[in-house]
Amino acid sequence: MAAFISQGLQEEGYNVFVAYDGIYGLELVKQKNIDLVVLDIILPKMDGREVAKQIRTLGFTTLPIIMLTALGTTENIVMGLDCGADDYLIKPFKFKELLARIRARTRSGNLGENNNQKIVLSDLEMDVDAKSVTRAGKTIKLTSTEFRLLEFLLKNKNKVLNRVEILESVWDINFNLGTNVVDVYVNYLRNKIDKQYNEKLIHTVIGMGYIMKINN
Amino acid sequence: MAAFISQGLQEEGYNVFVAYDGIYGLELVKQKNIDLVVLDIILPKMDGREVAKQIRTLGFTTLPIIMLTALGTTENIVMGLDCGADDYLIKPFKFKELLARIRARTRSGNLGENNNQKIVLSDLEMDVDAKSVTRAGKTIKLTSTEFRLLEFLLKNKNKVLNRVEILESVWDINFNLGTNVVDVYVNYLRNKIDKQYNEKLIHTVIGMGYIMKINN
DNA sequence: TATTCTTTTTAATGAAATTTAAAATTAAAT
DNA sequence: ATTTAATTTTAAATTTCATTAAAAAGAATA
Repeated sequence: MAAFISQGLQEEGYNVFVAYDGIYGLELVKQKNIDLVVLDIILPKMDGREVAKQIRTLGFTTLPIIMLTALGTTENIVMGLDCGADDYLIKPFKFKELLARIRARTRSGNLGENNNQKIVLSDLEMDVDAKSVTRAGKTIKLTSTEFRLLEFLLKNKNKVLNRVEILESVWDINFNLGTNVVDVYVNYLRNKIDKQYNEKLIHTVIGMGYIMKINN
Repeated sequence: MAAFISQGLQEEGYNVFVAYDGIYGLELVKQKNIDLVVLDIILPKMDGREVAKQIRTLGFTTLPIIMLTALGTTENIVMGLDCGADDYLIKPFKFKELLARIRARTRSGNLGENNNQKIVLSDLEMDVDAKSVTRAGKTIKLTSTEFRLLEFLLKNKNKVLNRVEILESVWDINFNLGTNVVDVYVNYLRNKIDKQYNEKLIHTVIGMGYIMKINN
């Protein structure tokens, strides 16, 4: 069952962690940055209702919890909801319904704190809040200047930026054209971001500047 | 049906407004200060799904909507939820279940509920009300400045905070950059929180600031 | 009030990391 | 072939951090 749901959700683009018992599930909630919990009632080690209660007492008051169960009686539904679940789904259920309920729970507006801004270009991802960058899932360590440059390039992806624009935005220099820092730093970025991948994302437009885009 | 629900809810102590068609229901949402909507799909003048959509586009993004319907097929449930409903109840239903679902929807969003707020990051727990901090179950004694700093860092976990932001929030200083109190206090926190544990939670991002997160 | 203890701030140090300018190399355009 | 533009490499200069110690400020106690 868990494998089935996990695979289905991953195919929809969700990032899924699976716990096969209640204790470990609770641990995942603490460890990872979870947006929503799908919780079966009957679990080894710790009952799903107890897990829900614990999640709430830990302070995750707005984390959506959808309970899954075979027990479809009104008493069970009422008890499950009163343990802190936000929603209740009775087995057997259609996967499409689970998806719809997940969408309903994670709709913007419901989602509280965790709206961290991400910029994406192909398999390159930048988290502006965490100041972190990954390519193909692997984290890339950048210095602050490298990060600011990449941020500026990504925020203007599909647009050619000349050296003066870049100098003004990233270095706060409005005159001195006798420097080649931009070139040097584009080189640093290429080494870290493009070198080991076939698909290049940073492109030179000779006589004009640089552009980040997916090549055709 | 509406009369039955209305009476039942009133007996539970809820303040109820009843609308016998969609247009008037929408009007009530705009006029009154509604905490939750129980919405039948089949309605005169305006369909329940349309009402839900309108409520959302009017800007009531978090107002809970529970849909009632006789159409229990998956397609209908999915459509109802995607119209903006938070929950879906199939007729005939037990009144107790409706009550439980209403409680689930109005639980944490309810005003005034001042239960102790906890912030958790891995095995580090902060009780903001009790002003207490534990790591791996062991209590950690913090001075007030240390606590305020940790609180700010934890409330912004997974986000890099630069020294100016920290100074402004924790020390109420908006200019003086000639101080290194932040560094010194981060060092104090590290000694108390991270030093004796393998998993470090406070991280330096050189040239950018500090971040609290679980390292991957 | 004086004394002691705790907390907070400032300052100084050395180590580590980052940034920069300049030169050397390579590639592109005329 | 020559000029111009772009890239890479190097090493020195600079910045940023962590840590420590000591001074200053604040609380608690006698």
